[in-house]
Amino acid sequence: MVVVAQLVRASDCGSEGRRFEPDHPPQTPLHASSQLLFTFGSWQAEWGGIHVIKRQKMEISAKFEPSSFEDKWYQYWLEKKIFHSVPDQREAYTIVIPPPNVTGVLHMGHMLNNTIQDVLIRRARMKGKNACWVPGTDHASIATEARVVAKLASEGIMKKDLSREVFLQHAWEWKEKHGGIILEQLKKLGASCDWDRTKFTMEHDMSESVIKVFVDLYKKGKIYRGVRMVNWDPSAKTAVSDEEVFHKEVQSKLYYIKYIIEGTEEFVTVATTRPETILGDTAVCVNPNDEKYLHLKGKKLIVPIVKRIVPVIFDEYVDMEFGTGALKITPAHDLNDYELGLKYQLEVIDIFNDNGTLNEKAGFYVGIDRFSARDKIIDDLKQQNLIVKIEDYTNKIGYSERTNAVIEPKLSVQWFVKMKELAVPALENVMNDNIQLYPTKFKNTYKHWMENVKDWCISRQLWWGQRIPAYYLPDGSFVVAENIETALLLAKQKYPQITLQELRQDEDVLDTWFSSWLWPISVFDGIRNPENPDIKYYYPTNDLVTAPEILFFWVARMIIAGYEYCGDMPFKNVYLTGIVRDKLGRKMSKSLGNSPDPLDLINKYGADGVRVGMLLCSPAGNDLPFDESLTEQGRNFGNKIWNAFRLVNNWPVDNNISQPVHSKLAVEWFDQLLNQNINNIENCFNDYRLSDALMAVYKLFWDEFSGWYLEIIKPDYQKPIDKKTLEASQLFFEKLLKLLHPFMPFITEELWHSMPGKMQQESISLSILDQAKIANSQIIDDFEEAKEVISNIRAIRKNKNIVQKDPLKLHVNSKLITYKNTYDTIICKLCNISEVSTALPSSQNTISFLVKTFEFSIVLEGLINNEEELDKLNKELDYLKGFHSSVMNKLNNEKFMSGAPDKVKEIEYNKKKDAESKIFSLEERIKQLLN
RNA sequence: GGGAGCUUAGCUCAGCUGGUUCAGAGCACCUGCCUUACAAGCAGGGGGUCACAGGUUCGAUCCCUGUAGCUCCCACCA
Repeated sequence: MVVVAQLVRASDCGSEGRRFEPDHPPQTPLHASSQLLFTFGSWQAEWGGIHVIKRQKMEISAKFEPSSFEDKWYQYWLEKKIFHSVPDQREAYTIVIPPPNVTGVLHMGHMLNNTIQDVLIRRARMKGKNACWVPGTDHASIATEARVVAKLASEGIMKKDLSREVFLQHAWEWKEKHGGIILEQLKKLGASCDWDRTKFTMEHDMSESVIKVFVDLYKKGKIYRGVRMVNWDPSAKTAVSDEEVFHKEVQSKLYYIKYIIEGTEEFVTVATTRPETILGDTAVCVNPNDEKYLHLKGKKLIVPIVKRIVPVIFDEYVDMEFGTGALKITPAHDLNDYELGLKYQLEVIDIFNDNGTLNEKAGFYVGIDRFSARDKIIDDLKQQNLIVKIEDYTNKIGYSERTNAVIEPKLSVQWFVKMKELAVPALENVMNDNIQLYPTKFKNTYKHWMENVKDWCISRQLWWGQRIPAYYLPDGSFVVAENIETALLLAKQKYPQITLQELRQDEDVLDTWFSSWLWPISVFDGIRNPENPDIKYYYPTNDLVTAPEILFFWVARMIIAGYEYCGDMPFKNVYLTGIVRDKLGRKMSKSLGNSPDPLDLINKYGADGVRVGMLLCSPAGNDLPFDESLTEQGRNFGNKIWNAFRLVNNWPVDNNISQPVHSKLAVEWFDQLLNQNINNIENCFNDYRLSDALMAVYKLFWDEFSGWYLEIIKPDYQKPIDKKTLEASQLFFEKLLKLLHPFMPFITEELWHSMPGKMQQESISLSILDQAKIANSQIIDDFEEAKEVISNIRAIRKNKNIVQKDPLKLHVNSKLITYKNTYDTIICKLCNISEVSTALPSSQNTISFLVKTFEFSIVLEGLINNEEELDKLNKELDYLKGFHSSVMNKLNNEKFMSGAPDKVKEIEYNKKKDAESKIFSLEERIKQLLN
């Protein structure tokens, strides 16, 4: 029914007064009439020329200050061993942490990652599962070694002057001192890891597992040693994997250089960006279809500077359009050249030392750095008049992720894992969803990579890491064994007289990923001891939460290792988070200085606030545009919960008063709503939509519970509440706290302990989440009555608002459904009005009633004769008629009738019926108005 | 160069297998407000040609094609 408000009379009495505090002066000017209001209280003040008097405030607990209780509860959890897990009869729920670098400090990416893991693990714990979250750190060989080298250098100690043993001592010292900071920081966030299980990838048992796997793979023929083109980091003097190289676009030059044709004065011009590699040239290649070079068939060219005579080879690999169409071939220093070299059996001349300077094989510029050598060779070529031209050119150059040095493609002897066969089950089980990726879009990327997987270079020319268990014999051959004693036995098969001293272990260590790919297994000691109870109980783990950027070099490899060593997946679900970015969309990084310090944020907004802030904007796989205002929102939510708690637990109870009818209604209504939401939240978790789950709890608590439920049941000031309503409210609160706990562990624990009566569990972490009373499918919307009351309150508020703003405005547009005076009292309270009266005379077919506010009264009537009303009705009628005809179009359309499913047709029939009855009643009302 | 994905309100994003209860949420914004839990708050409100152009269909935010812009992954042409 349409309601029109009419200003009846103004009144300036009735208000009980406005409350002021010294630190909260009113932010808006007072109405003139307000002067009358401040007549009692305990203090007085002048504000805005108006005499203001404060009244006594109800005694309440302290302000919401997260810092006052967070540490306390974390300690409590640790003391009670709440996070500790041992195998038992319950279903296991396991997460292994993506081990952060031991050198690392907490950044926003970790915050996001670990918040998600903690939410999942805490929820599982509260669902009665035996939840185990295994923490730990990764030895990060390149990064850590670089740190230690730098630290020693600052003390004037050079790595090259140290023995391996002494260097490792320094490294361990460094690790003991600086490692593990990040784990301490995670505690501030509330991470509920089982700290008793903390692992480090270089611990004794972990290393043993790594070595065992290496030996095993070697025996299976999956590991081989070979000369390969690798990404060489001349600064760290080690090979790095493809994944550790990043490409950057740089301004460089393209040099056009003359190669004289042997025995003639003629020359071929070759374009190159790397003239220093000329010294390693062993051929020049042109496209066989390139007519301008047909005359080169059978000819030889003279490489400038070194004057080496090299053949011209013809291969379609060469792009005729690029440069001059002639390509110099340096098999030792370019991957493609290397492959051409293999194809045409060219000589391979490696002209670089490990540190990027030129070696004797270059013949010239020996000992000079590659970039200086480039300048020198250009000078020399100019002098010899061998440069045709030099062009500006933009190309991409690979840099080492760790040291930022320009990567040198270099031939070297390295250890490799054959990946092709190992990858088969890992691909299959992701494609058939045995292992689920969230979001699923990463399946494509995963598939593409696994189908084109290349052999994995696992050796690193470093000291910090697991040393490759290959032992060389004096004749250059080697044996692979788990320790030197076994190696000796193997060696004796070939040379019975050989001694331990004659064996020399490989100097290299293994790629860090070669230990982390075993992480979900080795943390439970499943490699060394596949039968131990932990691995049997906790493996496969449930969820892995990590960043998409390490999908290949970590996630995929863990899956491979899982099938190879446990015959089963390492985890069932992989939740891939986004990258945390700043407001401008830039990746958060230390160098940009755009990353807030997570600990500062925690201090400012509380861990719960930060957690909520991170989760509010982090749908799976999407980047997370982080802004501090989000944590503020999280903090505000905590404040809301805090205050709602104060309200619910500060009422005096009176066992003798009966439950008001509106409270009864509210309790029934909220109970259903809570159940609906429990179901909804469960669904969100099942789909890994954590943001949605949080948002559902957020709205449930803030809007429905605080905004409606509490306002309805709230007794008048200093009046007692009835027992029934109070108990229902406290139970609701308890259930809400449990729903909130995985997201906001600290505040919920704090309030849990302040709940009246005895909680069944000493910590909310150990309480069991409530199941919804009704299944999803059975939810019926049967709180019509409550909805009506709410809708009526809204309508009155709206009218009041409009009339307050503009007392002359008589027509407002809102609807009252039906009106029952059963709920008068609550309507008055929530609308802040003094009286609702239906005693006014009403015209036919209308409901009229008087709403008295403090300052004036308005009449809400069902219908008022006036043009505007008529106009509105006509508009509504037009819409309905249009709607009706569109429905009729469908129903009269043969194709629709034959093609559309019955369900849809039924909907359309109902729409038709509904629209027709609405049209009928509208037309009736318009008729009445016109009469 | 190859592949994947995205484009919906000022911002961040939901919209399941096409069907007016589908054009939504949170934040931000605007207006009014110290109202006895909470101004870290309350009440009310205004915002969108669902990137653009075609097509399929009875019907398109949803399916197809093309265009533009953005993001990511892979390869790396000297």
